[in-house]
Amino acid sequence: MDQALNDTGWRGSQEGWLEAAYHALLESGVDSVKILPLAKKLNLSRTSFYWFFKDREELLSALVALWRDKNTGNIVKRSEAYAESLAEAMLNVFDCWLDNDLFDAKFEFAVRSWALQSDELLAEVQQADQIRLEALKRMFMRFGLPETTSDVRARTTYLVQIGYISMQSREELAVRMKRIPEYIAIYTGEVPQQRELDRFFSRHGHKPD
Amino acid sequence: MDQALNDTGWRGSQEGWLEAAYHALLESGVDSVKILPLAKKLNLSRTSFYWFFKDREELLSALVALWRDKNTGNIVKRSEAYAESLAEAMLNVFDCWLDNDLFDAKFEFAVRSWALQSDELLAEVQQADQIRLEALKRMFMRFGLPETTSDVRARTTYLVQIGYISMQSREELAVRMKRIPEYIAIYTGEVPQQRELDRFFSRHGHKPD
DNA sequence: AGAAAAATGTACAGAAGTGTCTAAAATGGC
DNA sequence: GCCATTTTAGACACTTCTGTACATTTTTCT
Repeated sequence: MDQALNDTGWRGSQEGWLEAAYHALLESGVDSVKILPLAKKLNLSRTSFYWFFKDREELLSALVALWRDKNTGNIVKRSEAYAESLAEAMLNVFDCWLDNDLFDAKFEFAVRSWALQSDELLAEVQQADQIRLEALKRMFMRFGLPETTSDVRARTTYLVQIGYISMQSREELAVRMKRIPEYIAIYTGEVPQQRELDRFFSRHGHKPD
Repeated sequence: MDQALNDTGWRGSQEGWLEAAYHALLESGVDSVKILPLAKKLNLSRTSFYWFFKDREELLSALVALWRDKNTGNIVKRSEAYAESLAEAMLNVFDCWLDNDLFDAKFEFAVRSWALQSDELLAEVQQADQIRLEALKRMFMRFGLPETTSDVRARTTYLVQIGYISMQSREELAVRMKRIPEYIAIYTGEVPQQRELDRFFSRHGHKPD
């Protein structure tokens, strides 16, 4: 079996190991992120790993850093994006739920499961939750909703998504899109305009029938 | 260190090992459900385990069976309970979220995390999701809501709870109770009667201020 | 082309887990 | 109090993973 070379001309690399670790984490959880199996997948000797990382711990830390950089931040940004109505603002946030580049749902779930066995990571996850919830709450308040209402609606919005992730269901885009208007109605209490929906659908390459 | 004896007069038992496994699962995930560590906790020899279970696999199967028996069923029952209004019906379901005997949230999360590394278990979890979602949907339809609306509202109700579980937050009962009326309003679109809330609060030993 | 750097592989030592076999100990019935 | 049954523990063989030492190969720089 021939070996794909990367930019440097070397077979292995930090990124290579990290990427393999990422896939292992997503597919089978932290405890499957082990050097020996990764080496087998990469067709590399196990020990060459230690040239790129001090030890397994360092690899795991790199995974956490990757999660933090990718998933926290985009929700906040999208919740602050320009919108003429609450429904439109909500749709901006929904971008995250449908675009894997904005929010990596599988990664999110894997990290949360991992947090079950690491108090340190659990603290980080809970901090991320708080930051995201607060951003969503601010969004509702920007449109004049009272504090308690905003808080609970922010929770509903966020928790439905976290729950959806936990279900690990793989549904067609079309199926998910069909529910969008209803979700918007529930979360915001207002029915979205057709043009708002159309803008949203086209952003995600969806053609409603 | 002296050893607590059970009914039979023997130190170990199926239940003893299973209970230890249950706690290990809840605290640190499946991969920490290992015979050697459990034996240490139980102050028993590792090998005596094999008198009660064929192997580790059998212990894990017993855990799954425990989950199935406990968590699936109660949601369905509570969603079918008598209610004069949709808000009251919703509060019936909420019993599950607040009473650990009706729905073991930590257990649920641990099993879902476990499902990440077992396709067989994932299929079971998804089946449970479907049964629960359908029961909730029927509840909404019983009160005259149209199908799509019922479906999305059932999802919202259920997913918020699954999401809440995934957050692994440990909040005071009072904090959670304060959000209940808002949640009911969002999920059902109708504001709960004070007497309905009072009945609910008293069921859970909560005295609002 | 040759030296230095970067990356890999082989060999070793050890930790933590699994399951089996067998001898010993505790318990309950008679 | 003896005996069969139930339960426990010790010894063994095996597997998978971790990390270190050191020699070797491959690439880059000059």
